[in-house]
Amino acid sequence: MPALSGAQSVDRALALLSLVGRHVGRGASLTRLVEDSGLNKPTVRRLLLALMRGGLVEQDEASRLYFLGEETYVLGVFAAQRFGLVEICRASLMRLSEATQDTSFLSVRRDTQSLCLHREEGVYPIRTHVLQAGFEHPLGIGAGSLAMLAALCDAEIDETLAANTQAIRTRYPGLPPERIRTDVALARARGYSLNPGLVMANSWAVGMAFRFPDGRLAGALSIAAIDSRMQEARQEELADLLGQEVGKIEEKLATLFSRRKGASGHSQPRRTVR
Amino acid sequence: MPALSGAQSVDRALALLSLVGRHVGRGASLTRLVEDSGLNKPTVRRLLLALMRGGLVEQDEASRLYFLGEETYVLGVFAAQRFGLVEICRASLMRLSEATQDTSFLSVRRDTQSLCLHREEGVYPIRTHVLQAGFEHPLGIGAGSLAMLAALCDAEIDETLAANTQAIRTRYPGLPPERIRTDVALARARGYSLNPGLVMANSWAVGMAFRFPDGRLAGALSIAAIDSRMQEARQEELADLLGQEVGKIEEKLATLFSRRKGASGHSQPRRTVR
DNA sequence: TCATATTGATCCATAATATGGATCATTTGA
DNA sequence: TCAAATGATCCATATTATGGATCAATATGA
Repeated sequence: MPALSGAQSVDRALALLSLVGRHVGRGASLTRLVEDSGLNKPTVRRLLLALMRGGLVEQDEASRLYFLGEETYVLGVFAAQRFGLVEICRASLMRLSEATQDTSFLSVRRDTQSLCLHREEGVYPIRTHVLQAGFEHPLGIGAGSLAMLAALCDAEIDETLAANTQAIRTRYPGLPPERIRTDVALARARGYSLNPGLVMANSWAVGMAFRFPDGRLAGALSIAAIDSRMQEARQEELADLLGQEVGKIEEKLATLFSRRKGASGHSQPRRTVR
Repeated sequence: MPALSGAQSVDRALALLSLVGRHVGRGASLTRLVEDSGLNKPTVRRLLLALMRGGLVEQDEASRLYFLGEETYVLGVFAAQRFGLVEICRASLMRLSEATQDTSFLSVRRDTQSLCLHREEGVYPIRTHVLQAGFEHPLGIGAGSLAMLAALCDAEIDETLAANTQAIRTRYPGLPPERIRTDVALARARGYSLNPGLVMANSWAVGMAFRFPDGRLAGALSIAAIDSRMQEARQEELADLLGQEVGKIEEKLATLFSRRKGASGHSQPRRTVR
């Protein structure tokens, strides 16, 4: 699809790196990576060896599972000087989970997908584990994910849904793209997104997106709970809390970006399509 | 030395990634990367394009400089679950709370604020709950927070206090910026920071900052106790313990960040024949 | 202002490099 | 104990990455 650009093996290796990253905690087996990547065993192994030489991936001696390596952390610390979303949002998520007793999440957009970066547990004993750090869903599937989709312009929504149509129809047959469009409109009208147990029965959630000072979508916060704790009155209440935290985060981002004197380059939208 | 393993381009790409990582903030020019890597221009550019497709590197539209990308940050967030500051410092905090019976903390700087990442309880029954994981205070408010402020250069201290003046005067009227400046000077002279119950009466604490190998502030450890357990002799004692743990942590960080494979040491037999 | 140097970007024939079918090794579990 | 599953590796092949040469754009300076 994209012009073959003379770095096939690098593209493949980086794809593998992302795959390993998705299996945070659990670790990824060779077979699993072979399946998920669509490559064959020798190739996957060879590329993993390269990633291991670079320190980006490590293999557990005993289980033979692959994990992200130290170098990935080190590079991440450097990159955090430019993209510190989790740190910036951590306090907000903690306040949300503290105030609501339910679990809250930070998600970011990754192309056509929503990627959960952080999960902050609440103390309420019945918790949904539908979403965890590292999990990826098509944009529109899930509360935070839907909030981000609704925050895009109409053209981008079309593109995104078109790109995901196949995956959505097979993986989430109860949630066709048409339904997602309705939900987007609802979310825009309400000011927050709602997932009324569509991904997993009884697991409801509300979400709200936030933006960089230049208007680009930055991410979304969401709060999940069982349906009995998500009646309309409480939805409004949670949305209100989300709104407060979104405000704080956008303020932080504003000061962060204003301090940045041109050079560091983040002033450029990251190729916002076309 | 390492058998040629059929992934030359991946090795080279990862070496480039590390090189880009070394130029945090400043950004790396193509020419610079060509020089540092020993590769030639088309190859470097081609590999950088692959890294950019993967989101690990971004190029500033205007300056044409290369920076670490968002995906690097995202992967780093995941890797931090295994190698993050909390993990690195956990053992130190446990030793501190074990040795002192009091509660110890890890805080990090977030812009103009101090954010508590972890709280390790001691067994002593009278405990202060003024600080908990997720709590945020302006830099200078609290022991760990003050230690971090004191670890900044004078210009940054001015900026930080200026940014927080409003918040400090309203939220902590008993602790005006002038007082904080005095405390900073004291902390620098003593080598550790002291909060003599300024945030909450009878809740005293001592703190000490630690740095990444490149000199950047990484965070601070602190120990809190009721005033009766924080007389001058014990302050010194606790500061001594803090110093030991800070040393250990900085050592860990040094080995972590120095073990940068690939990069410059990538002196493979340059081209087999020719 | 124009000439020259510097840096960034790209082309494309060539040869070195990555590929993957086949095979071996090891672990799991029935 | 043996079969099945998973991990690891070999190596001939052709596909892919390479880099000398060239073009484009911007910086330097005469």
